[in-house]
Amino acid sequence: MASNPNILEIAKLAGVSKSTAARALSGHPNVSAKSRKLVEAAAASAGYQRNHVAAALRTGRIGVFGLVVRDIANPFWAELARGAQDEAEANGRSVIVLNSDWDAAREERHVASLLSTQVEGILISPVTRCLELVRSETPMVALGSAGEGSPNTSYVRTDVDQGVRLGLGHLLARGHRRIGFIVGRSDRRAYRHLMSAIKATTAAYSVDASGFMFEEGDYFPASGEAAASRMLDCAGPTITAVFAANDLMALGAMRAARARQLDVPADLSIVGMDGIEAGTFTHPVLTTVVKPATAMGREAVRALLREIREGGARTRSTLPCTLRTGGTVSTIAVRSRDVIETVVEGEI
Amino acid sequence: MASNPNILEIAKLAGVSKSTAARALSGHPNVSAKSRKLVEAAAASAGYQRNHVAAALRTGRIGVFGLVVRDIANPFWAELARGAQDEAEANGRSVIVLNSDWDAAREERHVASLLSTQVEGILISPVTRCLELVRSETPMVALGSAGEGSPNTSYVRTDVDQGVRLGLGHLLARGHRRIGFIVGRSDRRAYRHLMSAIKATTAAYSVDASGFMFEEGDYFPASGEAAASRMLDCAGPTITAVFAANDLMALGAMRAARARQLDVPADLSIVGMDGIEAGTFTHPVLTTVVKPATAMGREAVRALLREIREGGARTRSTLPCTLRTGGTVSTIAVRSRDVIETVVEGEI
DNA sequence: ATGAAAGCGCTAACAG
DNA sequence: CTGTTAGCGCTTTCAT
Repeated sequence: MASNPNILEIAKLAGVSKSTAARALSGHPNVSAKSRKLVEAAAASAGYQRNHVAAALRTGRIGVFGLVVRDIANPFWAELARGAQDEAEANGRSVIVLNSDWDAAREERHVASLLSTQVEGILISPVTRCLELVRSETPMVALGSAGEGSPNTSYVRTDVDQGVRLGLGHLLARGHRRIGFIVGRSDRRAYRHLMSAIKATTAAYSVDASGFMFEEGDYFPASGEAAASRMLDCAGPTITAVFAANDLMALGAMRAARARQLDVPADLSIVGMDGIEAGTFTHPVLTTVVKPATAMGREAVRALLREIREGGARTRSTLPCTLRTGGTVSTIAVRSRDVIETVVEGEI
Repeated sequence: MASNPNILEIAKLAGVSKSTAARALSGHPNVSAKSRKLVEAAAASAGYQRNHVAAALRTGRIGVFGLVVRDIANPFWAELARGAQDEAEANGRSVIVLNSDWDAAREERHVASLLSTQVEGILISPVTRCLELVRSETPMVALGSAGEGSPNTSYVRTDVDQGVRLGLGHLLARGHRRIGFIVGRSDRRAYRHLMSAIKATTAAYSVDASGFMFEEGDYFPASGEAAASRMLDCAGPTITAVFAANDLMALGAMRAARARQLDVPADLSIVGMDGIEAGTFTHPVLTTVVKPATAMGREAVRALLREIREGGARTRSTLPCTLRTGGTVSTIAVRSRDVIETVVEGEI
């Protein structure tokens, strides 16, 4: 077998012109059944493979999306990437994944590189407000709350308010009042979202927030362990529960508890967010607010396709979370009458 | 800002010819300092972005590798992908990840699609012996033992013999003789490798293998749980330890033990393989044979680059495993004198 | 329905 | 060191 035959050779083999061959191969209607048969046979026998690069140069459509995430090794993002890839594949596209590692410069380089690779669209979970940077015509969908700033950007995010209502509500309904929150870096939009959601849920439960503690983490397990340790070791009445902004930090917090011989959930309750599989292997299983990672990835690609198809149509989806009830939350004795027992858990 | 300017416009803007502009932009030596300045200024002011697709069509080098794995959501492969991406990025390449989901047809489609996308090289953890399929000139590196069949294929694998010596040796050295093995599907090469490694270690320890049980799994947690359940529930003297071919199945086995109120490790010891992070969140921490996932990804990309650079140089690397000692293995009473205590654990 | 011909934007000979 | 020129393989008018 010779090196890759091109469309001209196929055309010759089939005894038609290059254009007819091209039309036949790309399923164009204006081709006689006979020519089509001929071309298909020739292509098959010669092992023809269309050169997508050449086609892309001509059409400007390369069939590749770029996905820029903080870290593909984080199971949540791996899962999301999975969803994006599946949806892309179903639409004849593929996905290039790039890690920014929380580094704004790296992220910018990635975006630039994707743009010059002529990707058809970009999915990005931005570290910075680099969204302005992407004022090229390339369609873009932000993952998470970062897209909200620029009014002209599509995004797919989860409903943080609703998620916190599920997770924090679960704790409040079980009588927890001294709660340690492990949140993200305070300079990020996600942080503000979380804080306002916490405030909202607290208000909905008419609960006094004076027993709340807050610690920052970086979404990695070690930071969750450190944050939980700081709260458990500090003077004064200790916390009865931890609510972490993601599962990896929640799992870190479980480690901190164990290191102090604290029983989970008897001595310390823990609730995470994300719903990664790792949380199902612990004992007890981590109670967590599950974000629909796969669906987010799929939906983001769909938004991209829509934007490509309909020339600039913006999509803004907010997906609901669910609560996975594991065994890391205990009900503690109700000490005062201000606990509202009527607030239903598991609400949407 | 107008739509993407091309190199000709930059050349005009800089007052030089297209080729001089191209040379300046690609860092070619034969350009006067003055022209280079001019071109760079023009490019910057016009916001020029090189069209990689056009360049790729001309040079045949697209700067993209394809990585075909079973499931990117499996932490081991996500980690490996991470390593591959990092190394690719360091060499000005990016990588497209495709999931085969253990489906040979899907895998073949992916490979075909990658080839027609003109990727520079393919990393693949093959489901089938589809390696023959890739008899194109496209450089290819197999991940794992699958590459061994075709003598003309590069591969990067872990040293299974050494890994099993570490993991199984750890159990044998602690007196375990009734061991349940959870292995992969028996029609795959990895299975045969594992079995022969088990035989070798057993021989090295001069141990009687009559207490061994074998169950097949599919590398997902549920199958590990099911396999362990079958072994724990079967009549006769029960197993004291489980050795699983990957961590996800080992974690499934931990669940099976817990469901039966068995204490790990007092009632059942467990050893896994892979070294995924999820195993560090359990209590006790999973003892496991750590495969160097990130290094494998990096090394695979390096092999690809070498093959590209040196035109067909084949690379065959075998990377060593290490043992992560968690708390899932107990020492059981030595019942006979045939336990060789002198075999050192943690050997390389 | 088909063929001829014109590029997509870039690189790489080849001359100067 | 610089400019001219010829394509890479494909899609897509525009005639026929």
